[in-house]
Amino acid sequence: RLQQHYINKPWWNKLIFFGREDGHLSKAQLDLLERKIIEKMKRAEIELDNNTQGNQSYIDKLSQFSALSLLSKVERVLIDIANIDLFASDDTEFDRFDPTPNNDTISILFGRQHYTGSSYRDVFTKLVSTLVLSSEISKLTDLINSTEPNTVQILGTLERVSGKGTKLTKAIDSSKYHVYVNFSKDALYKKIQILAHLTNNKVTFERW
DNA sequence: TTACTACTTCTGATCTCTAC
DNA sequence: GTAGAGATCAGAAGTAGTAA
Repeated sequence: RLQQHYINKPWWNKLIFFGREDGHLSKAQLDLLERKIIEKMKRAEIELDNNTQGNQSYIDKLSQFSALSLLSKVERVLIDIANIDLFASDDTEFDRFDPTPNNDTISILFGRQHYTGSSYRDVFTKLVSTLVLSSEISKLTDLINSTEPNTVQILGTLERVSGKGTKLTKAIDSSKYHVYVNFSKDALYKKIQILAHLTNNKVTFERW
């Protein structure tokens, strides 16, 4: 499939793939998963290059449960670990993945994307990382310093360490940037509002 | 394998400094 | 005096090493 897409679909540059470690994923299960993902994408009003509905292969109930369980795990890992919500506009689906939210977690809704973390700084870091790695970074030029970040220009290309050796910044994976994170809860709240303003996004502090 | 200790890192709060 | 920026600190949490 990748070879076909490499030749026929020149527009893509990233992919997400998953499978089972033991390799036990039947044709019927693959067809079911493809069909479910297509359905979810369409419900989320995401434009698809693929015009098919997916194959209607017969699948027994046990295999169906196994496949859907795998899909649920994949989506959860994407959201919790990689911070990627494939069906961001489908709030119902998002809620189903996390029916018992942990009161210890912090979460915000930024635009159509949920960000959760174990701390205020964690959520802030995830949000900034996502923006930096997206086209939204072009809207954040006022926040970028060519050297070390500071409390105003929170993004920079160098790590910042205090005189006593305290790290005041965090490196953003897969980018050249470091983000200043040594803020109080209130300061983080305000910085997120600034990010929302600059990127024309609405932000809701769900568990803050 | 478990328990313990020491060390490092992370987090949230607070203090100091500066500009207005 | 006040607000915001910059810096520091204490406690919590996590990790690594070691002995039993």
